[in-house]
Amino acid sequence: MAYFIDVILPIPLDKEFTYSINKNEASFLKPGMRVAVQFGKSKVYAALVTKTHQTPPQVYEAKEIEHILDETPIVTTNQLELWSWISKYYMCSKGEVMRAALPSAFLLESETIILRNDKELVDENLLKDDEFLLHEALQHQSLLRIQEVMDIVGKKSVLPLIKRLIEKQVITVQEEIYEQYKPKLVRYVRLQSEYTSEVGLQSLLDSLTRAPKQRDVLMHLFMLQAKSEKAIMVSELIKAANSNAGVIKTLIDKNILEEYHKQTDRVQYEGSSFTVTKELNTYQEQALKEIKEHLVEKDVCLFHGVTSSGKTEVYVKLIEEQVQKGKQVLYLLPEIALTTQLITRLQEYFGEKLSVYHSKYSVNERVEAWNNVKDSKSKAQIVIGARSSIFLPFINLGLIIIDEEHESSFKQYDPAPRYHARDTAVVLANMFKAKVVLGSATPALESYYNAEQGKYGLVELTRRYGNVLMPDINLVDLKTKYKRKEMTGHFSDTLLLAIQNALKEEEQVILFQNRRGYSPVVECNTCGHSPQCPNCDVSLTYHNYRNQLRCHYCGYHIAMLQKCMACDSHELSTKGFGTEQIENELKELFPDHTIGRMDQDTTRGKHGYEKIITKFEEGGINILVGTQMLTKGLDFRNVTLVGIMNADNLLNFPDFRAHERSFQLMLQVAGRAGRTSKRGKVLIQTYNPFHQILQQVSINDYTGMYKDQIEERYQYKYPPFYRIIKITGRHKDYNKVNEATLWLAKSLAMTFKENVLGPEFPPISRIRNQYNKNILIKIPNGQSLNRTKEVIKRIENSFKSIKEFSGVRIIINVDNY
DNA sequence: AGCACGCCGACT
DNA sequence: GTCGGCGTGCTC
Repeated sequence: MAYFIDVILPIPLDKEFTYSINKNEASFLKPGMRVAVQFGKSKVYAALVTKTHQTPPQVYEAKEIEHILDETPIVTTNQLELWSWISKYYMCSKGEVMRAALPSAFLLESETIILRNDKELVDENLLKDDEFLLHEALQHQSLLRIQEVMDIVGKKSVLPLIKRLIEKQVITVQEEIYEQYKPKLVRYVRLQSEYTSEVGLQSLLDSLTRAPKQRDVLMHLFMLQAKSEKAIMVSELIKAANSNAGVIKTLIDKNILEEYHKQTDRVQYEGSSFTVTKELNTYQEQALKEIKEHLVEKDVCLFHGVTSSGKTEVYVKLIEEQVQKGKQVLYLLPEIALTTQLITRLQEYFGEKLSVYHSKYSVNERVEAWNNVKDSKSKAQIVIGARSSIFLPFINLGLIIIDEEHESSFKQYDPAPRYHARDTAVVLANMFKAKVVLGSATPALESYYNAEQGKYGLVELTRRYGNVLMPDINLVDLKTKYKRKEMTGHFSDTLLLAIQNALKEEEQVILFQNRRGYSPVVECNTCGHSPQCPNCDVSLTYHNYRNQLRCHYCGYHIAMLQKCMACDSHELSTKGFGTEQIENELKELFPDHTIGRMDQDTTRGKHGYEKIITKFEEGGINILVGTQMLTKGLDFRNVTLVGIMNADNLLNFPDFRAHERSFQLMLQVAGRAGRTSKRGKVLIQTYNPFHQILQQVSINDYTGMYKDQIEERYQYKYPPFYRIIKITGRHKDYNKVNEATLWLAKSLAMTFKENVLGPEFPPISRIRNQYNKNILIKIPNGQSLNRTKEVIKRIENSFKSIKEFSGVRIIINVDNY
């Protein structure tokens, strides 16, 4: 009887593959285990078993697996089910989901290594130059990697060369697979058993009278043992005895000590656990009660609480309840909101029961968190993490909290799977019959709509914690300010005065400008030419600090021009402004104060972000200028003034969510002001002070904004009334993209009629020398989603079989954000 | 996605 | 002439 397994491979192919296994392997392998398999000519991948069976494939011979990688499944059946859902709903392959879901250490890939063939004598005269070069290199080194071969011969394509050398029997190759995860081992020592008796011990000590250092170490070993029953680490012993590794080694070599290793976790919480949780105020108490009531009937509850209302404390109570029931809890946050500030705060409550899972953690740390969740370890009972933590192998999930649920970064944009973590989390929770709490000061329209329709519960918290007042938000009309010449650089006199006052009171100021760099456009005063990125359809942004022109899309950069590229004129001027320019102006305006800047350019490096926040927190910065980064989950006590330098470029963004987003962004930034007793002040500079959204921001009118926007969404057939699937065609040839997307749109329109929009070029049509063109499909309520996706798949397949469109990449984005 | 195979320009 | 560019097709 033959045995087979179906596996998922971490590649964007929309099918599973079948490999053959023997009987023993068949009885051992279970879904969720990894096997190493050869795929194609040479590559070896870690594949994930989805099922074992006995049906041989019809049209091909199944290859055998290389070997089994796991003792027990590393992926649960629940996860496999979730992967299936994601791949169906977001129209991507399971392999792509696998890639996103597994910590990269689980995704081993093989690497070709080159060895010399010792069995054959080589006639060096028969070798060509580069062949000889490689042959010689192998005389000194036992093995070479492809990269090293490239370096040695100095060219990119080395595979033909390697092939020739294999034929001439000069070298052999091997596929090296490496397990990336390395458990962290700690070295321990104990006394060999023969010396543990009192008699043995005495004679041992006697024998060591001439080795006082070794004796000393042993004495300390006894002392440590006497103090606690715990195993003794080598490092601990060295420190206690004030000795060195050499002495220990001698003792081990003499068979007096026995060394052994234990696996430990890299991330260990070392603090006191469980401080008493804060008492909730009556409003929080009420909110907590309401959330619990809603969750009896409903699976999801939207928690709409204004900034600084103390939502976290309510979450803490909800989490506590689950922890007591022995259930796991997932706390999802947008990446940028995952600050040490918040983690420390939660650690104070939950101590060692809390694990953190996000991209800043190393591959090894992530594997440990993964395993701890899978083994239901108490140290991972609560996981706080960014979007990808929905992929963790939960066993008995009880609650998912999604904080800042309106954040669009919960939707993965670039590599597939283009999933929304909030929506996927609801599906995940459902598999466990767990509950979901969505929290935000400015909920997404979709969520609020769901709450209004009764699909979700809705709880509102309108008071700030400690009865702090909502900040006083005022609009500053730039048009009149310019007319009356009341501007200094990009600052109105109103804003300047407010800054001066705040500084006088030794309070801190946050200024928000949603654009980095010095100025987004450089223009020649003579001919009007402005330097463009050679790879993308954007003008280059001037960065004063490095004196460079940079493209924010592909990273292209050149030194700032001395003269115009077109007409050699020396008169160049800049248009528009970014955080860097604001920072510079501030330095001139307030030379006696410290100005900080927080954007992608200043927060590079592992702790860049942390450093700036800490410095600001400690008062080392008086005025902080920054982009979006400033808005998320930061809690600064001493900030009383927030300035938004220019609200218009937010509002004018060509996207149906632009207004909603501007509202959310501005209110979130505004929320940074006045978190203590003194009422905070917010100034918004704009050319359109009568813009509806700005009016609503100024009086914190979420419901008003919601009503207007939802009406517009209804009118123009956008979510939540219609679902949207965006299809992008991408290719380096402009005409090819045009024709291909036109063909697609026409084919789609045959089924979906007027609900197909486009094709249309996005505002920036060329990025990294690739042209993009979009088609939007609107799906009315009541039109079957599955059927719609089937039609799209079908059309995509026929598209792929058309020769002239070959090479045009099709990117499908479901629920595009 | 990789990677091999196969077909065409520009250099030792 | 070969080297190396990339279009095309396949992977259990």
